[in-house]
Amino acid sequence: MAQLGASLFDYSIAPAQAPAVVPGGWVVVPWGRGRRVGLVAGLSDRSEIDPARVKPLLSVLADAPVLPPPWFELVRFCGDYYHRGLGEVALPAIPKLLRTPPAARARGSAFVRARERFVPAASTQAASLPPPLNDAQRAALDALRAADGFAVFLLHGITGSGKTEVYLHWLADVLARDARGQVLLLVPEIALTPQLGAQVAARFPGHSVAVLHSDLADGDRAAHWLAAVEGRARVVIGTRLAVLAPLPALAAIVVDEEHDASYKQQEGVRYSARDLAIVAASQRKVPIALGSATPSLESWHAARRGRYRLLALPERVGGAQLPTLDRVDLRGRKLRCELAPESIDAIGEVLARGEQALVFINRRGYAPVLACESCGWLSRCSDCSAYRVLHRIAATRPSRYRLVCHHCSAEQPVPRACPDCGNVDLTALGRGTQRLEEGLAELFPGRRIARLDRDVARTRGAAQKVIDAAHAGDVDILVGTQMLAKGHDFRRLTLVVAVDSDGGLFSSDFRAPERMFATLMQVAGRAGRDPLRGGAGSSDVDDGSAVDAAPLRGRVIVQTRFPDHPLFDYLSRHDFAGFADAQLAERREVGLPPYRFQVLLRAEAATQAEALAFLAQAKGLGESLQSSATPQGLACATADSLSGEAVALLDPVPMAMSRLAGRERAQLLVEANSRRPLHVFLRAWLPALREVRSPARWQLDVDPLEI
DNA sequence: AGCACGCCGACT
DNA sequence: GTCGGCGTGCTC
Repeated sequence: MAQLGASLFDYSIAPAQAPAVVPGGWVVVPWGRGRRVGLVAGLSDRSEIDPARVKPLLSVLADAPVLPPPWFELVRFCGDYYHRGLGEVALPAIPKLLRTPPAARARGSAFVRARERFVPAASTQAASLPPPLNDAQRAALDALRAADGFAVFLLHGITGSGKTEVYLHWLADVLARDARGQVLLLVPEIALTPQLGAQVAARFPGHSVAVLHSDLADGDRAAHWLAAVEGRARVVIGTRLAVLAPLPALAAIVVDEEHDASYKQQEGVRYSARDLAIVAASQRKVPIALGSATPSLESWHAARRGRYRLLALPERVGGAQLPTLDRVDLRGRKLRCELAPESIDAIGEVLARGEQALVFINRRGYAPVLACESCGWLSRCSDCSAYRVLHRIAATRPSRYRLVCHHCSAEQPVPRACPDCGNVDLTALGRGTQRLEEGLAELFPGRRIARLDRDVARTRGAAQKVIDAAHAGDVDILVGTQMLAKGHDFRRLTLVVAVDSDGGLFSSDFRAPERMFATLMQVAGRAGRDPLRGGAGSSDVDDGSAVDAAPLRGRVIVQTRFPDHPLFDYLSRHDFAGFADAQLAERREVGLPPYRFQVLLRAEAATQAEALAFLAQAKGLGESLQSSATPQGLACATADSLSGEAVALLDPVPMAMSRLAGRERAQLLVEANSRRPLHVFLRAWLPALREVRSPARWQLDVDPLEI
């Protein structure tokens, strides 16, 4: 049996091949009219398939590594839990170059080439002595070291408390104790990996470090993946996809910034790499540490209930203080360039002292919408329920601006006149990072202003350039989106201004306050870390060492129209625990995760009517399943697990972004108080859904993050 | 990836 | 009526 598409496919094995075919091995099989690489999922002397249709496998890839059984266990879990086929999980986890059947007259094998190509991540600086740990770091490290077998630790360290140092010490210890052991370090974003790879390499000079993320060139991806899979790389750093790397000697896992939404895959099999990492640790009986200054409420809840062990780092390293936080009430204020007078004054003061300011706005582009003030025309996207954002294009001639949809990426030139009424005087409404950058240049002439957002980062190396310039002190004011919020210790940065903080306060998404709090806390955490005088040793990540002189105290200004909102009280006290506990109490009250478990059935079609009709039919099928469910009727169902109470099907509704890239979308939420009945229900429901003939396309999202 | 099948518009 | 577009499903 080899796994290829969604499910398993049977092939016959010639007697001569038989000894070479082992579970976890790689084979080439006929596939339709062509050939494909398959993985051997198991061996059997029987097949359910008509023998006439079973084809013989073509060859065995002898120099491919046999994939370890625990990896199959993880893949199987992933397929079961997210209700997808084994092949859909397993094959995308394998680099494309190694998944390509060798050509008839191939020169050498892809595996040999990948082995030769592997160059471990190299340190950019000389091997540095690990900075000494403070008491809290030491205590956390001792607890991690004492772990024996599976255990989940939640390392809750405030910004600048030196979480990274704790991980690195721990992982070094694991490697020292286990001569073959491999450690896996998951990080949220590609943008952070190159420098982290170098930093980690500097700390593990004796071990090869493999780096895995989707932005690698195919050859590098194959090379690093194979080094990890063959155990040659002892340290594996990667983004979410790295959780599915088949590491033969996995001994410990760290999930950095565990709350980060980018751990959730948003297409294909919608898995959560953080959750799968915990499953992997449990299956392999190894410890795992989740780290964050603002843990997800799911993890926080588990720690509060004692399922995870909470390790706290309550202080910044090197005696640096947390920033003070001031709220500026925007109501009735005259703003210049989105900034209140207090904010402008504060920036001026900081610059006068030769320090840096960060202006945070979570909106890229020049202006969120272009409008005609005479007829009310707005720059709507023709394919999405959203506005096209006015962008300033760096190096274009006839028009310096374009309209861009942030959802479907469609672009158009700026119309010369209003398409509806012909008015030539179109107005840019609101401000994004580009316009803020422009405005700040006028407010603070002669100051060096740098911008960092996804548009800047699109150019290879450009983001790093901005970050390096900021570190070198060549920037006075940094403007940017949440890209700036993570993991940077900017030198002499003592002021953070959050321009518009209200987006998450009254959103229809119940997770919006959690995200907003985390983002503000992370961005506020950039202030007053002062690596020269306050703390961190090596530059980028929040590690640090004790230093002599008094650190600079940072200041955060939050501009808001709702200064009395309780979220800001918690924020100004740096009280994550208080905020999290209050949010959890609310969630328990109204029956939301983590007290209730959710699955979303999403449908898309040319019209809302078609999408909603499919979901209505799906709901009907689900309800009749529940009412007819008997212990005999469904093999694995118990009477109570399919009773009407256990699983609730809500009404189909159009999605918040109801139209995307020309397709209308709707969703149906399925909920239960525990996971088991939900999944029992799904196992019965999905086969029925697959029988439905409808123009709608649909997909399931287990534990959806965005509702 | 490549082919068969099936459902709508255009045409003899 | 038929031809053929392309979108969807299947490949042991």
